[in-house]
Amino acid sequence: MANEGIHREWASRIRGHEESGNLVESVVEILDCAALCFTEMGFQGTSIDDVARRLGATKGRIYHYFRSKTDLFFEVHREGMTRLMDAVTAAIDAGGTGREKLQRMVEAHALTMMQNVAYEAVVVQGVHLHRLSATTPEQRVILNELMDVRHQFEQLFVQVFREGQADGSVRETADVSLAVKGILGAVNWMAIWYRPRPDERPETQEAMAHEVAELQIRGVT
Amino acid sequence: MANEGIHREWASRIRGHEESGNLVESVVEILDCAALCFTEMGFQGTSIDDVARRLGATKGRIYHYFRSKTDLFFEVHREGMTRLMDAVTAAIDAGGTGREKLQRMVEAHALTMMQNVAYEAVVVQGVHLHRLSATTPEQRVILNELMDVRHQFEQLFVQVFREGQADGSVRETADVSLAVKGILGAVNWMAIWYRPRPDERPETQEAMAHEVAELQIRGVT
DNA sequence: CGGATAACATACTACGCAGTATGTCGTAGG
DNA sequence: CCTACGACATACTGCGTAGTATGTTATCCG
Repeated sequence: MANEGIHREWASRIRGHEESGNLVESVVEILDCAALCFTEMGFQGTSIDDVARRLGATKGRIYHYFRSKTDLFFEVHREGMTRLMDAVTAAIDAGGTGREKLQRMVEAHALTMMQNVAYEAVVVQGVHLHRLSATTPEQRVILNELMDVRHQFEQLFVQVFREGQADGSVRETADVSLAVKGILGAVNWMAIWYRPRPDERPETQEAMAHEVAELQIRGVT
Repeated sequence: MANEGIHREWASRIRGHEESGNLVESVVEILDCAALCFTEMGFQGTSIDDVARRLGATKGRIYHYFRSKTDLFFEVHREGMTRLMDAVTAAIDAGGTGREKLQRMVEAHALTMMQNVAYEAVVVQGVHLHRLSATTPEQRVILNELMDVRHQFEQLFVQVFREGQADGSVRETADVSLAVKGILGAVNWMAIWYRPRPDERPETQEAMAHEVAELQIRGVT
């Protein structure tokens, strides 16, 4: 179960619940609803009561597990970022030329975006994390951690891009960072316009991810 | 002066001021500050007092010209959209093959984004306009109008894209709409990461815009 | 079988902020 | 010269909402 790893991660961070139980289900439910609310109405536009209402519960349940609205947002963001990271690193580990790896990375990125629109839309919002003015010193640590992961994520693409240039599979370009930002922009933008059709087939998503990746990669080869 | 046209536009919409004066300067100042605030802290994160403080004024001045915070946001959004539209349509009018036009459009789009980061960042935020729950019937009319312009903007790219496919200058692709969304995503994303260096030369911006456009166009040819 | 604790719900508070109502000052027009 | 109005500033209100404090119930452990 994918939840196992996630759970271990959480247990240490949430209200001092060090050991596991089936509290995980409850927390996951909260995170799912929060992700949906944040995606639909934005961070500031979402009230804790909104999330609670969607859960069919009250604030009490949420504040039982999360110190603040900001912490809740952080956790959703972290989860979304983790899923992205896992998908992309897996794509790297599959090996091949720089170009091949890069294309698989972009495709994995795109597919993950589509399969987790709610969480990833929150991640995209999170680019503006620094906007959060009401941050305790404690939160600021987490914030820096999150922004660091963001940066690492982008650097993964930069590294493989350079790798591809070194082995000749990727074209030389004026500014690698700019090229990568273009590619990531095209994919990240999906979180904004893409919403799954009620009856959407997995193959459709895969086809779209493949198409997006191919177009972007073609631009740099 | 570019302000002339803008002004005529406004006069009819703002607090019934039908005729001009130097009220325009004051309104432009407000819009500029509002754009900055919205860009930095988001719509919901920005208070009218924030904008006023940045102006070195008070709420009174803002509410003298704008009915509500939402209307203020709308006006900034409209201005940003207008600038984009103007730049892109000009690129179309320059003629050439579909591919040539498309590349100029993307380049113009990118350059406009960089030259008007504040306004365009608001436009990008505006993708989520539907989030605004507190909308009067009056505002909903404007909102539909804005979203309509958005759609038209995207359709411009789709049309020229097809034009390029017809004349053979653009490659056949599975889904034109998807391809366009990719390109627009790469450019729109600039509003999120790009911030002008204090001493940034215009040529630097032009070079970046050119680079981004070339990479994206190369993907579809 | 009692009491401790987890997992919530209910009730309440404090404050930020959008919007309004009213005041003030300068100026253009009669 | 006065008065009407535009261009703001000041002062105030009401509501939404984050966060807290305090129940309530079930369950597990000794």
